[in-house]
Amino acid sequence: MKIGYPCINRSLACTAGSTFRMASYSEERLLETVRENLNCLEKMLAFNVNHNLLFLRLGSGIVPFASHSICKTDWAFRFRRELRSLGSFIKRYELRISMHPDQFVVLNSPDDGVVERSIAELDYHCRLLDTMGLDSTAKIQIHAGGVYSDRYSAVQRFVDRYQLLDSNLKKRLVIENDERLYSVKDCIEISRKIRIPVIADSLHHECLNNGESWKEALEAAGKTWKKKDGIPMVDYSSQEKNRKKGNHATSLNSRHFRKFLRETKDLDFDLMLEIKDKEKSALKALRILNTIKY
DNA sequence: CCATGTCAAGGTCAC
DNA sequence: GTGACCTTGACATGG
Repeated sequence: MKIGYPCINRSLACTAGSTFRMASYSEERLLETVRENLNCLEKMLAFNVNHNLLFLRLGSGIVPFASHSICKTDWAFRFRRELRSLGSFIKRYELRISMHPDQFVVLNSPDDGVVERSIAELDYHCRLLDTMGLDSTAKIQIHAGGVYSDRYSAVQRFVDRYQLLDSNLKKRLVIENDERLYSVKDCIEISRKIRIPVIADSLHHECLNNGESWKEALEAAGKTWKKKDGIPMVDYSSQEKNRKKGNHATSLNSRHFRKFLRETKDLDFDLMLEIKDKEKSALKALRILNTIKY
């Protein structure tokens, strides 16, 4: 099991997702920002290797406005050497990589404009990973989308749109259960139609499920991953107390995490810790993992 | 210099 | 139909 944290490392003085307002867009500003972001990413990768955190989610903000029409720069070409070099580092140390474009990516929207922008955003994510030279085990995770008061049609739209995507993108795309609309079971049903791997998210499963246990859900999701996809990925979090359902914990709850490990000890997966204090909790999780007695 | 309003992008729910 | 919420950081402006 590789353990990781998403996008931001609070122990470092830099961020790999610094951006700027669209009103102040210029090519110079873009190039300067991307250069800084990639420098920071290099530091994050080194930190991770040094601390044995071998799973990392890359933030979507590495190339600001990459999928927007305002961006006319061929960023992948301009930064091909830097990206290739980061990719080599990732492969040398066998780091696992994921990305998670945010809520604006909705493949099954009834609005064609939304779909078009979503695909452009996915293409950006895919191109970043491609340019790094990473194989199909580096994944891009999205949610199934909206329901629009007609679930059957909404799922059908997802399936139809998926099949039209570029094969390069399809080999990286995976779907994750969300906390309100599409459960693990719903995602697996979609997966049956189009063979897309399913990422199980523990907190979302607590919020929305079909009566199956977490282990059952995890096992079923794991079976949707083929050899070319790599070891299944799993998102873990726990509920922050006194906050609305689905709110991510501020820091790792040791007891909850030990229980999670006990319940899933027979399964192999890479674990993304969606905890607000990021690498701090990831390190804590690693210590627990290394000392646990079943 | 600091406080705070605002930022590319969507969907759902309550009212 | 409109606004709050989701969730979050940090840019950027105005005082």
